[in-house]
Amino acid sequence: MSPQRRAGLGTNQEAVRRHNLGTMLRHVHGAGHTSRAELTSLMGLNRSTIAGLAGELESLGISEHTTAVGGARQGAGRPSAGVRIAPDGPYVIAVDLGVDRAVVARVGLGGRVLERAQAPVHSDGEAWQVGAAVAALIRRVVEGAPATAPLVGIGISVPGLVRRSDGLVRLAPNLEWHDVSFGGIVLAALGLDVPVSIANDADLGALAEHVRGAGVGVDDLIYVSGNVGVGAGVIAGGVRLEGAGGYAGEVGHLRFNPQGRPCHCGNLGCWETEVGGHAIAEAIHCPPDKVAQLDEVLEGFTVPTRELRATGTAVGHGLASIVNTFNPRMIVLGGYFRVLYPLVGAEVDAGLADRALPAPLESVTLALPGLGSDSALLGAAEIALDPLFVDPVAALGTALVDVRSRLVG
Amino acid sequence: MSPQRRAGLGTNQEAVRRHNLGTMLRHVHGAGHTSRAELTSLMGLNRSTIAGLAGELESLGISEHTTAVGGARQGAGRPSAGVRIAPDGPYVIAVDLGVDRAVVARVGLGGRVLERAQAPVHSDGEAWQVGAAVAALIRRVVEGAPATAPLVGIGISVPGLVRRSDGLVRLAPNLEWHDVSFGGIVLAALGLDVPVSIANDADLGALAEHVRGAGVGVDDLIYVSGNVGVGAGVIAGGVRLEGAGGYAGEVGHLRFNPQGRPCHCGNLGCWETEVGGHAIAEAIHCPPDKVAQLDEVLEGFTVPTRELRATGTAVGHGLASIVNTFNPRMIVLGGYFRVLYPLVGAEVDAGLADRALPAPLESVTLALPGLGSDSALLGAAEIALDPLFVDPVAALGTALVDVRSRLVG
DNA sequence: AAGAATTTGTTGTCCGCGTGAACGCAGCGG
DNA sequence: CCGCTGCGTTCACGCGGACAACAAATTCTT
Repeated sequence: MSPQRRAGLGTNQEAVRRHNLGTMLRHVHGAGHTSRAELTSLMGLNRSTIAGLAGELESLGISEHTTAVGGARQGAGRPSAGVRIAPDGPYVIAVDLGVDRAVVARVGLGGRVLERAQAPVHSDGEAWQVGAAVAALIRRVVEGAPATAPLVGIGISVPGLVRRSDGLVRLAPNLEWHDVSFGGIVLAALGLDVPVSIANDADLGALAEHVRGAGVGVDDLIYVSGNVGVGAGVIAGGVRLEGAGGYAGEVGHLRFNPQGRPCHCGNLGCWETEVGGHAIAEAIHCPPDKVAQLDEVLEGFTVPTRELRATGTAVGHGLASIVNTFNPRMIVLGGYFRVLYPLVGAEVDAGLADRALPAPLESVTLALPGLGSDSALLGAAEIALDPLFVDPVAALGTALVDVRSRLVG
Repeated sequence: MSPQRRAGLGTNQEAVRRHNLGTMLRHVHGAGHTSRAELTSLMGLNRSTIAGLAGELESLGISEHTTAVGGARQGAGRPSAGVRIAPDGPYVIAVDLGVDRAVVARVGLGGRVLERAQAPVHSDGEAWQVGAAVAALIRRVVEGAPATAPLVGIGISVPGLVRRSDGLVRLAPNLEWHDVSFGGIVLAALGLDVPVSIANDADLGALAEHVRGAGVGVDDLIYVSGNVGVGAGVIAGGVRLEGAGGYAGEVGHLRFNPQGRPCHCGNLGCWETEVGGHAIAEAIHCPPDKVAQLDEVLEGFTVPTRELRATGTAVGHGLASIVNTFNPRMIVLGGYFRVLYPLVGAEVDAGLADRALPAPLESVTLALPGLGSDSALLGAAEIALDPLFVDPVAALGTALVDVRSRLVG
């Protein structure tokens, strides 16, 4: 957004070029395929400036121009040159680490998943074992990458608290991790040195849904991930809300029912004890060992149980606190909530409407993830791609070419 | 922060100049008195560029240079020229509307309160009556302004929900206002046409404490205003968190005790029913008609009652939810909490430590307002000054000179 | 006390980058 | 077929920040 990272600095003309180049790339990335005319109107710059920027992106190997257009033209005049992501351009590795499985994908600009692999992981495994499994998946996924395509970085989604200053996983309760430097572990297992970004899964879900999911164009959005634990990712004013340490959005531990059940955090009746995976499982009489497959079990229902409807109301009541606190325009219901909401949507809506303040309530919309269960994965790709939008030239400078041979060697 | 308002736009060189001039002014405003050398290092620009910018600010009548310095020098070399806010430079009118009184001040750049006036207002009065009273205070405060000094705008702090798109006061429960266009009312009573900015008092408290109070340099800060109603203003990543409609931060209606007392919002046991002004009054057996003077009553205590200690614990428990949700580095306790915290700080701290997650807890600090009870007032000044930092030249273009004679005529 | 060292203000030049006008080009419509 | 419209291309221009050289104002050193 801003031409420099730290606020309070001045802008010099190098920064202008960086910013404009990055902004153009962000637009091309968002749309996948655009025209120079559209970029001109979007960015408010002169035709000739846009031409220069587009040419630079092209000479960097990021984009390419298209002339032949099959689509229906609109209006008279010379058709504008198309701008498209280059097929052998820069790419990233995205990792979505779940409680029971890891998904790894090679993702190009435009958010295209070029390759994908996944494997189960044991939740009682040591972090280095998980790291080795992820590294193996990465090797497999990189296999088919063009030799000339640069690897910009690796983005990792983790279900836990991640310190933003250095990416340390402070706590991942369901993996039983404390202070794990998972980025370093993966890099060591790969024998590579590329930029690694790690963040919380809900934060990344929010980011992905904001960029290319249900919340495109929505600048105040919250992604609530209802899994065994409940967390939220917040986009406020178009920017990720991170908090001082990077732990913002832990709405699962909002006080909900002081007379309720004990939570692993030590308190009584946190919201996630009433609406988390275990609570949902109980509401549908699902055996505890099948909680990991709760999605599929829930999909078997057509009519909700009475207990499930009560859970829906509790979800709505909790969302009301979120609405009052953040005043979002949209709440995306991810995780198990994605299959829960079609069943008990009426109860969730009623619970929310009952408890939220009228003013923030009137502008909020509940939505399902536009990216299905890939939100966190694509969010991981987004944070890995982010340096490209801040400074394309510098990001390509630190990128790695011919990764395949480096991995073999 | 950013050279243009809307994201996604390109930057041209006019924008660079605007941004650099605004950023320099922001620094001068923040420090009150600086040197060109310091600005050079802060903004990362060349000496000659800084000289040009400083000269432009001076020719706009905003700042002036100082050569004679009485302070202790440090290090060798030619002493740097000072940059100081001009005494007859641009100013704003700040209005802090409370439940029982209105404070109006004339505030110059640097946050200096140049003049101040206040008057009681009747909480059962109509909005236009309050507007007339405020207008009278504004006339009094403008009296002493230099004829050449331009009035940049009016900033108003309101204890209620303010829609950010147009500044409409959607709801101010303790003033019994619904959908009041208070900015328009004040302007009509004055017969002037200047930019008016209105916002919630807690939001403005947060802003002021961030810029020149207890939270200078703290980019993730929450100001909790504990009055009859409880609200919060949030600074996240150095930027105000507003939410889609501008209503973010209504933490007073977080679910706290589902078996509790009814709240005016229609729910049971909202946080503010347990820690708001009426709850505090009850805890110290203060008669309900003296709630407005609760500050002074509380200051009479040296040893807290048992009920007050319980209230302190409840404050801590509620703050824990805030800490888990926002992960701030600092929480500033405003309103009645400002006098409550010195009495029951131990209980508040313990309640917070007991309920917050370890990771976000370890980096948070509780603090009292560095600006005393003027936080909201100075925050109102800040939002009125803000256009100056975005584009000084344009803001001075819309500013009003010789306000005094215009008001008389 | 006088010169060296250091830091800053000032001046003139240079260069990068966006702008704008003029021209050529490609598709549409009559 | 030709005119219209909108876009790409080219070039001169201007603005703004960087840079180097010099002057000025202190402090430090001898």
